[in-house]
Amino acid sequence: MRNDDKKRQSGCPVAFGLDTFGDRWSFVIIREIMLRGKKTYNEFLEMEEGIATNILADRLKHLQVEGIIAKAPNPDNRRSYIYSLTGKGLDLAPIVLEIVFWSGKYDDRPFAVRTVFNKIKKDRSGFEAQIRDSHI
Amino acid sequence: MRNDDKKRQSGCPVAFGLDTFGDRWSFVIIREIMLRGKKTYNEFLEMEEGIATNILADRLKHLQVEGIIAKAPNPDNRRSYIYSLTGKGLDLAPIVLEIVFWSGKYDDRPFAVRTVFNKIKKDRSGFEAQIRDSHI
DNA sequence: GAAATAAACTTGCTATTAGCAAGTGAAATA
DNA sequence: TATTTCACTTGCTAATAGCAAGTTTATTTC
Repeated sequence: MRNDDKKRQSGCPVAFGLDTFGDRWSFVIIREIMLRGKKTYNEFLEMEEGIATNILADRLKHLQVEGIIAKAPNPDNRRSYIYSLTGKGLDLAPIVLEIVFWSGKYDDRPFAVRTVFNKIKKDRSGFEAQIRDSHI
Repeated sequence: MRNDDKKRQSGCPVAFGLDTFGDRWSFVIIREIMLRGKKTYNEFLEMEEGIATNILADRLKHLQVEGIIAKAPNPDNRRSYIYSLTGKGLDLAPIVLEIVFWSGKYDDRPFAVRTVFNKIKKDRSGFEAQIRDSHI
């Protein structure tokens, strides 16, 4: 388990944010939903970084408790569930975009996927709108 | 040690960002410098969250290696050092601001320090400029 | 100028968290 | 009916974090 459950009560907004979504795996899951359209447990397991099954289960639960994602039955398969971003989760888009931007500036490795960066660079607010539309 | 040193080579800009500054303590140190003007080892130790001495030393080293902060001798005290944000570190300001903003929207606990949020709300670019000016 | 204090760490040990492999139960497919 | 699939859980090991104490060099204090 993450060190969450009781927030640090520091009154600092940065700390509040980090307590909610600031561990690596939580944020990577948010990215998968937001930028790659992933939505089921198995789809998350397939991601490049290779998350362990127990950690994935733990983080999905955590993100639900925090109100960042919602879990709904998959209408196409009764043993599957669809995870999606809530409004609170979608509001993390500007943070994700700023991270993409910063990395676009400082990562000089040959990008396998520079697509996202270029898309945002061209039309940032259009991209944000697109994220929002595709998830409600 | 953090799981850094060899970046995951995923080509994903979000992953690149998280590999660089995405662990809790690194980000908290960046916040302390950026928003609270902290600059020495002992000042970092005093922060609310209570970081362990070895972890602090490790993260300061990590952030230097990543080029986010710089270490310089303290002209007032020969056994002390001044840590400050580099240009690369200062460019994280938009990310910090978006986190502050998101938290300002969703944290309904009584803020001890809502100052930063209100300041940004009034004049975001002014605040960014202020951060930049006070650290170069 | 010797002794105590302070700044910035390091070291050693324990506690917590992450990661892997295997297992479970219910639903779907062959 | 037997096998596979999906979303997990469980048990164990490996890695990381956290605490307390120690070290080094510089600075005060007596």
